[in-house]
Amino acid sequence: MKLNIVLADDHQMFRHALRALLEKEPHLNIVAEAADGEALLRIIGEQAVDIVCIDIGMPGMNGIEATRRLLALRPEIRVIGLSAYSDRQFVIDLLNAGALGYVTKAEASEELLRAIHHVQQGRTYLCPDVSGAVASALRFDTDLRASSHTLTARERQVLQLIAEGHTSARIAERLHIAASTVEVHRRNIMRKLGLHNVVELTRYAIHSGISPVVDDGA
Amino acid sequence: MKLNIVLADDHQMFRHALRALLEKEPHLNIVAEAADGEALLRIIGEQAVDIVCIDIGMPGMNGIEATRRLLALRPEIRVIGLSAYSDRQFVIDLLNAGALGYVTKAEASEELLRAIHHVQQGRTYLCPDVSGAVASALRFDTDLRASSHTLTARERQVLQLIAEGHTSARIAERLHIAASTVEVHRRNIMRKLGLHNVVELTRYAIHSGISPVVDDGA
DNA sequence: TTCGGCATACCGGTTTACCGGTAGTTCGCG
DNA sequence: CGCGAACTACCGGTAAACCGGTATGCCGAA
Repeated sequence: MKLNIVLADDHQMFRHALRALLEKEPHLNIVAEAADGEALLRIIGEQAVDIVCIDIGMPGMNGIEATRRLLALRPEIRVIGLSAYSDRQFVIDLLNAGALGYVTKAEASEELLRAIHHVQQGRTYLCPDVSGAVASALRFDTDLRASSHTLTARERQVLQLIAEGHTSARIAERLHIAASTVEVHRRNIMRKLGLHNVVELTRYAIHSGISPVVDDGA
Repeated sequence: MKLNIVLADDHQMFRHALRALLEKEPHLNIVAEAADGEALLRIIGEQAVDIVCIDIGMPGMNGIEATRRLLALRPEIRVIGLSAYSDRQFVIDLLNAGALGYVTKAEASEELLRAIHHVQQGRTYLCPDVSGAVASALRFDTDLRASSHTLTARERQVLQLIAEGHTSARIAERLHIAASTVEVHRRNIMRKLGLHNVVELTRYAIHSGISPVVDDGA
């Protein structure tokens, strides 16, 4: 029986290339690709999916948020996070969202195949450099889950859009809420994190992995 | 006769995937991969290479600098820039460095094949979204080749302070100049780079290395 | 020497961010 | 049930950013 896999990444070229690579494995079946979180949620609502490989650094709904919503709809799906970065907080957040695997793009593609093999059996898999980072962090912080910020899902969503350079008005349109509400969210975020302007919010979002370092378009 | 191609990207997974994809083309021969500029220069000194696909956003020696040095050693090699973003300045700089092609990762992989086909014949190829960005820039700036988008030393200094979260007033104090002058600098920076708010300035400063993202030991 | 680039500085105006409140709804939990 | 958390929404006000323009002195290149 073949494994049905969905690839989610904002770079079409990376998706195509990864598809070409995974299709060399006879037991894998790439059933769909998604360029963003919204497309991904549509896809998993339409067809049978076993494993989702999802990029963390996607514009709009990011990979962590998408994972959260995806698993709320289909808890049986195994999620593997793909990322360019190995930030500690980043990994923790994704695992808390319910993902089973985490592999950085700097690793060899064999690591992804290994992750697929592990999560298929319900086991967790972290690629070497990530598991090392998490392990070293555990030595200093006994309870990573409860520590750090505690932004709500909505707040993370707003923060990401702020860090992408959108004004409150545009964010409000995007989320179908009032601009005043967006400003309340921003103020709550700033209060929780002890930050005082959008530059600091942007830096926090980038460093924490909520927003990728670079985004496309001009 | 097969085309000898080298792939340069800091993400091993992307290189492997791209190799799998390009190897489906019978006339292409992937002879080597490089994770950074130094490795790339070593490779082209050791074997026959026709085309190099190089990522712009590599740590250490970036793609533009690597292209410059590569073509100084082997001017006959055709270089195609691969990038996650379509920033105008990067396109201009890369073309000035001597590259013939520029394709963003957000584009389909067919765009890369098209670029390979074009540069093989010595022709320039820019993928649609990039050529659009360059064309729109041409309307406002008659001479892009002269790299008029280069920031002055003072502008870089101001940009760094902006990206650290300081207001114009504070920056003015720090530099012992008037706040109005700081604002002129900021506007000139934004005009040169095609950016429109401090969030975009912050992101630019971070990914261009003007302002570092402090990594807490990960 | 004329020209352009750079840094300096100010004017006026619009938009957005930032800060302080208040307050309604929903939803889950003890 | 009552309570708190989260999300929603508005009010008023100040500060800062953003967008035009104009202008001066300096310096190096054509």
